[in-house]
Amino acid sequence: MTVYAGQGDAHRSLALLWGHPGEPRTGRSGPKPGLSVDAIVSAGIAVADAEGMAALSMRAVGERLGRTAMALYTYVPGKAELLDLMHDRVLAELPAELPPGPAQFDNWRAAVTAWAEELYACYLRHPWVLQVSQARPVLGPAELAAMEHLLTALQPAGLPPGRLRGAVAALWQFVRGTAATTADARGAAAATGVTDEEWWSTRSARLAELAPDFPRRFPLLTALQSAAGAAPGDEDRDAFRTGLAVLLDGVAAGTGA
Amino acid sequence: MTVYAGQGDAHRSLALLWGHPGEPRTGRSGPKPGLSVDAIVSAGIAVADAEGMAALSMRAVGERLGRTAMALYTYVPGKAELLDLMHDRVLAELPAELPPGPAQFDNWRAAVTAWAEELYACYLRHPWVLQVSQARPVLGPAELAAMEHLLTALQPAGLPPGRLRGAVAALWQFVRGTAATTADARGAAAATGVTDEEWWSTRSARLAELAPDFPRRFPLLTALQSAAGAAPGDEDRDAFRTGLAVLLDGVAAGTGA
DNA sequence: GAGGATACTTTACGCCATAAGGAGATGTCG
DNA sequence: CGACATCTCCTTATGGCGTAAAGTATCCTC
Repeated sequence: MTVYAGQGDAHRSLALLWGHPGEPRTGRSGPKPGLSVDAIVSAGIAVADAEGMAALSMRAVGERLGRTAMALYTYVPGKAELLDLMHDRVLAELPAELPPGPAQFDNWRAAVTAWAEELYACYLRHPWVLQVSQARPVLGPAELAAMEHLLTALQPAGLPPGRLRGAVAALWQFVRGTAATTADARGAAAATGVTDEEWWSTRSARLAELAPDFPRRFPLLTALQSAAGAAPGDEDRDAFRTGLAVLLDGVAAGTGA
Repeated sequence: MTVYAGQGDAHRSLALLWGHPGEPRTGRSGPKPGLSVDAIVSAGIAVADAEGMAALSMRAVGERLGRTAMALYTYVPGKAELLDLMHDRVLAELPAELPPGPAQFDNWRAAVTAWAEELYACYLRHPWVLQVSQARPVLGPAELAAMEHLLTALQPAGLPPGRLRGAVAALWQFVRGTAATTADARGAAAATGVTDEEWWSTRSARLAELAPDFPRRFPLLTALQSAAGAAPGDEDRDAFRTGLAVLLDGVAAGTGA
């Protein structure tokens, strides 16, 4: 299943995302709300975590709360906005502060690595987030906080603004992309009751069968693949670490250090 | 709108993606096929290019070909597989060869930059591709060819396998991610009849309104934003170029050069 | 010419998001 | 207290979706 995230009105999402939580509620008549935006977002995340993105419907979320689908529309303008809120809530799991200790100065590499690992782990805890089209930055408080966090970590590197901007984009996209790859393999493996590695090897076996001239057409790819086969273990994590190292070397190259 | 790409059976996609085009078709009875997988894929791309991912339905594709939705199922197992085929077809637009000339050796930076620019441009020509969940590598011939192309470009850099793998992932994800950001801004701008820059500024104005303490909460983000405001022009393209430069510096750091 | 395979259609099912309107609860104001 | 406005939540309905099932017309092989 592929999810095309809605072009839902960004303005309404923004207001909800940044909505001051304790709206005064003075002089309001009518029955007391039995739900809340927070509760709905939590229910949505629970559904998506448990059943996957394909199973996330307004009905399912409402049902989990003992309501009908339509009841949700009292709190949330539509599904697209709910997705935005879920996304930002997930990112709110990231630690607010850098790891303590005096290590930050001069040790920005460690700080950025910690940030990246946290984000990577967060994505893997909620793989459905990776299926929400990234073609629509949500700009929720948690997302911005994560960016600020990254900027703080990068601060000691002393990059000029242009490079800093590029580095942030590259780092974020890299984490998201590698997490997506890992999540996919895990998901496919889980769905078919097969280990990660078996799944990859099945896949390449099938490829070899369908394209017998594979090694001739893609010699470098073939070489890279077999080189990787030599080093077993948690391949995804390795790709993540070495890719990150490349990125950080690039950042370092800009510091003049 | 966000699209959650289907978990459609990858095996069937693979067979279609690599299917030898001119299946012999000897000794087959029944009426001659009036369509072909290729025609259907083309129609799907035409629909998605013109009307966007949200408008891509089996009915719409069939209609464009003068058929019903169900007619497509003779050629393609389902919508998820059609999406896979469309994805790979789009990547087939990428140039097959590196730019000619003897510049490749020693000038891998230029070659990789050219590769990245091509991929970036391709994504922007078909922004709906970015809405197809990347959480499912298609492994079609065009995608693999693009990877092989990148590996060829990187070859002169002489990276060890681990680093090479990381660099490829980082580069690919970076291009995709930045293209997504650009496409989003363009799409939102086009949908509301507003220029790119107006849209961004509207967005940040609204943010400032909703979160008056923004500069205090996100000082570095604020600083970065205003630093960027100083340099007008094609901001997205700048972010792309400088981010790519950071990445390439990282690659260079691994060459020992 | 008969029979079987194939391309394509019609119809139908069960989903989906959500618009519209109604029921009952709760508050304010006379 | 009673009238009324307001708010939550429900039922119902609309128009989409992907696609299963079954029917029809076409063409090839025998």
